[in-house]
Amino acid sequence: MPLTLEDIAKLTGVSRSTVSRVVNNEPNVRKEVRARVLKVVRETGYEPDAAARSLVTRRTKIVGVIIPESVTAVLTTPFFSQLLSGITQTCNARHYHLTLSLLSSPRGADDMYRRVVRSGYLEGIIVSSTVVDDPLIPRLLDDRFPFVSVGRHQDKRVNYVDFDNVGASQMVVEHLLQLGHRRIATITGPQTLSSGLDRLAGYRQALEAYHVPVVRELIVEGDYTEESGISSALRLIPSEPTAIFAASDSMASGALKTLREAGLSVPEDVALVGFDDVPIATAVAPQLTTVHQPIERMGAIAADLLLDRLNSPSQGMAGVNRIVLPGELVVRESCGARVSE
Amino acid sequence: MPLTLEDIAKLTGVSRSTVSRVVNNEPNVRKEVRARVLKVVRETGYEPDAAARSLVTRRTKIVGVIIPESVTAVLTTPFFSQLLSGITQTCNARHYHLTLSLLSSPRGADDMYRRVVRSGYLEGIIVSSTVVDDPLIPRLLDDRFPFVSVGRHQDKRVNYVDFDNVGASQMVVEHLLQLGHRRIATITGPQTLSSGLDRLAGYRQALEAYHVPVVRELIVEGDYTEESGISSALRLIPSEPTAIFAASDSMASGALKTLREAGLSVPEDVALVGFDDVPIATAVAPQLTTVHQPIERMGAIAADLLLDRLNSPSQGMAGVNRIVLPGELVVRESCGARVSE
DNA sequence: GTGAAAGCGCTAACAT
DNA sequence: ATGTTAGCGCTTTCAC
Repeated sequence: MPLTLEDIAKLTGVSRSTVSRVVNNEPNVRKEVRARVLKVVRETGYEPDAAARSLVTRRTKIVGVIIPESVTAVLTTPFFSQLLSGITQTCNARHYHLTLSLLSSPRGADDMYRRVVRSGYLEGIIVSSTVVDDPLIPRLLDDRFPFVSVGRHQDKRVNYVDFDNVGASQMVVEHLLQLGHRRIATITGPQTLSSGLDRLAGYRQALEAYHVPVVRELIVEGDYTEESGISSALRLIPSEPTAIFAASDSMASGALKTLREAGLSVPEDVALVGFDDVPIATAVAPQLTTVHQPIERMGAIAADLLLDRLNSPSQGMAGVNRIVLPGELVVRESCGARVSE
Repeated sequence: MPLTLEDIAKLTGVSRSTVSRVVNNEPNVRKEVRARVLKVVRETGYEPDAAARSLVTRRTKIVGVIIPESVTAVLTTPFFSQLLSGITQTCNARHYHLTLSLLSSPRGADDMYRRVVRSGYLEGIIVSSTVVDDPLIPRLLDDRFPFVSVGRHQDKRVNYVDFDNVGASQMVVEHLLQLGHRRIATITGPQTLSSGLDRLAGYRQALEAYHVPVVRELIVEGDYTEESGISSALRLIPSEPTAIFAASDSMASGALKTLREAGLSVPEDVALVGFDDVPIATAVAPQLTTVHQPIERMGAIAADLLLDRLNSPSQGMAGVNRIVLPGELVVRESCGARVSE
């Protein structure tokens, strides 16, 4: 049986309250007494009971990450590994615990929501990868439950962190345009996600800025997975693009495989640009030109934002925060240079 | 303020206990009363307070995953994504929550250990990726804290789930031997991890079974990362192996890149075999012969093992469980066939 | 500066 | 089948 405050109190010859004060680093304890208590605490390895403490303070020091998607699909994509890594770092540093909730079935989601949000065992959550108009967001808003979204959201009341996906995409596509490309295809992300929408919007804006017509045959929707990169590239080949902009590095990787199998070389025959959130793309094709987005940092920032809110005295009345991180163009070798001459 | 049991009791006109019985699905409640209570519970969205419940039951329905490694290194390797995915699936299915603890600094580890293990907020943990003789294991054993290890452990008291790394490696190396290869190199995993040791052991056993001498120049130690695959392959090339066995798919991927840049083709000049825990290797080289290990399943099994223990009536006296999963040889195309003639 | 007492919301005897 | 009671281990007034 673990020790209780009472045990320590008896062992030290003081009262429960005093031990509590010491353990919580509160003032109004004689130096000498504090030292004595601390000694016993250390020797016995006493640790306050989390449940008892939470019951009275109404705080658990636990935040959750909620990802409403099919479990397998999510965790295997490098994006979440990176994101989780960043979130974890912040939580560790700030002495918070992190729980992972993957809402697989929409059925289980409802069940989970209650257990997670209503039972009071989470102080706040970080939601990621919500589709546009995900019912989760309004629900959290209704419940006035503290949360931060990874990915922008329409609703004015939502705190979020996001990349400048429009800007990043525009940047990399304009790079292609500057190289002289005019038949630029794109493999988009899911058009149910804001990042998918934004990356396509950036593509469009770049073309429009250069007065290049946007044609349907050159736009294929993928779902961020490598498989979709493969199949999308396959559908694109007949249209003979001179360049392809893939909206995720996994899809770029898939597209690359397809192009190679089709006997096309990159970037000589087809220039390929994309993202390199993670090492995959560059592992497959070191010559790929990409936009870099520091996902890990975004995770850390999201967690910081959440914890700041939870621990601000004004508790939620602090106004809405929106943080948009820029991407960084990384040009490698002479991607598509040939075409520009 | 959230509702309490008492509130529901008043609203329904029964006592707290009865509501408690209904909420916990206990018997001894009249059907009619149960229905009435349930109705109010649903309408109000009442959810029992987790802290209060834990305080009395001494159970939190939370288990943790502890990974004692540098945060970044860990989460970016696909192994953990897969593992976490499996663990999550089990936890979701069995209504447990999952917390993630990455013990980054050995300093923070100590601190974390107490908060996590002694505060009673976790019922049990899954440890992964411990180095051989990690102090964490004896400590958990001492504290009689319920845990399951992912990866075998010497200590007879440890419950674990692991792959048959020796067998799998032996299998894939013997495949090379059957093809006629005699100068087979290996890029090993970290020799501080049991998987690293075992995969090298399997390599050795295969060679010995074929009476092929094990030579030092053909053995290079990597650390499972792609970068180490690159540098290791570089060091191996002067020894002119006809085949390389990489002890992880990330390293196989790195080795492949190096070989290609050195103007060597795979598998014609050098046969390359490895693992395909994750899609990376096959994405890079579809013709790679590999051993497949179902990591996700291993995670699910580890979690099941832990939860079974936590919920068994005998509570820990149930004997030690060790589960070893076989790998599966996946031969693709005619890897290295040329040599066999 | 310290102790006594109340009570957080729940479950688990024990009555009835 | 249902209500009453006594805590679980802690924080937090409030006396002193």
